[in-house]
Amino acid sequence: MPVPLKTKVLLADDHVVVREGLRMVLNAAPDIEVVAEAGDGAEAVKLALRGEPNLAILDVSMPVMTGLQAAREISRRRPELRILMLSMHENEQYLFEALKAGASGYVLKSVANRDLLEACRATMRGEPFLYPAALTTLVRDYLDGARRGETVPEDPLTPRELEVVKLIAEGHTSEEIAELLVISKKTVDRHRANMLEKLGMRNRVELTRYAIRRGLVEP
Amino acid sequence: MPVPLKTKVLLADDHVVVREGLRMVLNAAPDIEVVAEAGDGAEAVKLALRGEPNLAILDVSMPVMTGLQAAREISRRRPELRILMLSMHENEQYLFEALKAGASGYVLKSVANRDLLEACRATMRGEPFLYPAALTTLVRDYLDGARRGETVPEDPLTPRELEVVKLIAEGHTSEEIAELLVISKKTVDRHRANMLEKLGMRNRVELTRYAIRRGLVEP
DNA sequence: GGGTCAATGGGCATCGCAACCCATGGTGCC
DNA sequence: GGCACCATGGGTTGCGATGCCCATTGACCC
Repeated sequence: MPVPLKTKVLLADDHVVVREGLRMVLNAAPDIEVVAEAGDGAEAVKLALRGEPNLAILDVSMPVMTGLQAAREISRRRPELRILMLSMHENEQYLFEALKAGASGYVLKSVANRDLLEACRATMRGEPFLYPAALTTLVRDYLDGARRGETVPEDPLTPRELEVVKLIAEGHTSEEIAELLVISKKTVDRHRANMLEKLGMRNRVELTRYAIRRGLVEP
Repeated sequence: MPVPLKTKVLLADDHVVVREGLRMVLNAAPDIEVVAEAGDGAEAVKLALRGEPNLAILDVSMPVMTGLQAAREISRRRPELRILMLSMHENEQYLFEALKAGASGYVLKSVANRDLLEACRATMRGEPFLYPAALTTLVRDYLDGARRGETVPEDPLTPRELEVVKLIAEGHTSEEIAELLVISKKTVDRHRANMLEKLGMRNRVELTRYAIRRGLVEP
């Protein structure tokens, strides 16, 4: 009788010890085998296109090419290859980027030993796998979105909002921004409030980090 | 003839897979043995004081209490216990903080498999161990300092202030920070005001960018 | 023509931040 | 002993930020 084929895994993370730990966890399972390892996104793409693996486990942040970029590239050029994203942080922004980039699952490193095998199996069955908090977020956003009859937009911020968040991140007060943009302080407040709502953030500090991540301002 | 005693290692990192990888690397060496593991800084301190380990390997960033805080606490209360700091990033600031906190060595996770054993042995011999770029930095700063006949005044912030600014940059309010650090909200306000004064800044947003530039938080 | 949305702006209430005042205990240095 | 610095914390006051209500205009789409 035919032995069920092992899932062949491509493991990509820039930290060797993390790869060691993950490989140990994965190879301990009888139905999973790590067949390739990459230290950056570009290498991961190259190995993925070579054809052997059927599951890519990518760390979100890697040098040369991030896990997100690599995922986009891989799912465009070899869509049958399943992708599982691995992240250090519970970050909503990354989560959506990852799903948009073609990932089927999203696992936090802090609980990787517990969830990883289950995530691999779910992914290979064609099911998505998310960590619990991500699922909660997704359901909430789905409900919000369904009520408005639309999906989560590509870039959540409008051009005007980008101008405002840039000035916020430079440390200006609402009143200063109003003067700079020649609009009312209330409108600046309105834009800020809309951005906080859209991004699920609490205050200017989080917006500041967002602006820096987006490259709108220098840290 | 007496067999040389094994170095008993306490391993502290909040990510289980990282610990798995490190433990594998360490236990593969005949002269080293992992005898305790911790998932946060507070736990690490508790286990360190229990007395069994003679080398603590601490991740710089951990929840509840960072590796730096833990190192300070450990070297204050059990100075004979050697400390090796482990970091994700080549960050000068962490390096100096770590050395000031009593660490004998500083190893990057990205090359941990290569350097870690050597770092453990050097540390147990009482020698410092730094990754090459850190050594370069250190030498350069020493030369700069020697030429001016003084040390680098580089960091105007105290350890406590660094903790506070880190939490500010993570988006926490004064009240939340007060709870996290178990001090009064007024003291948090006081620290923030002192930092704004010292750095010539106006508000939390500028402090946030400062914290990111210094590598205290991720953007 | 009706729907949606971006951009504009007003009022009001509350919260959190920032700028001042004040004081105490500990540590380290000379 | 005195001085400087750090960490602690209390009170007040004003201003900025945030949240929640409201409305109008113009562009674009079906």
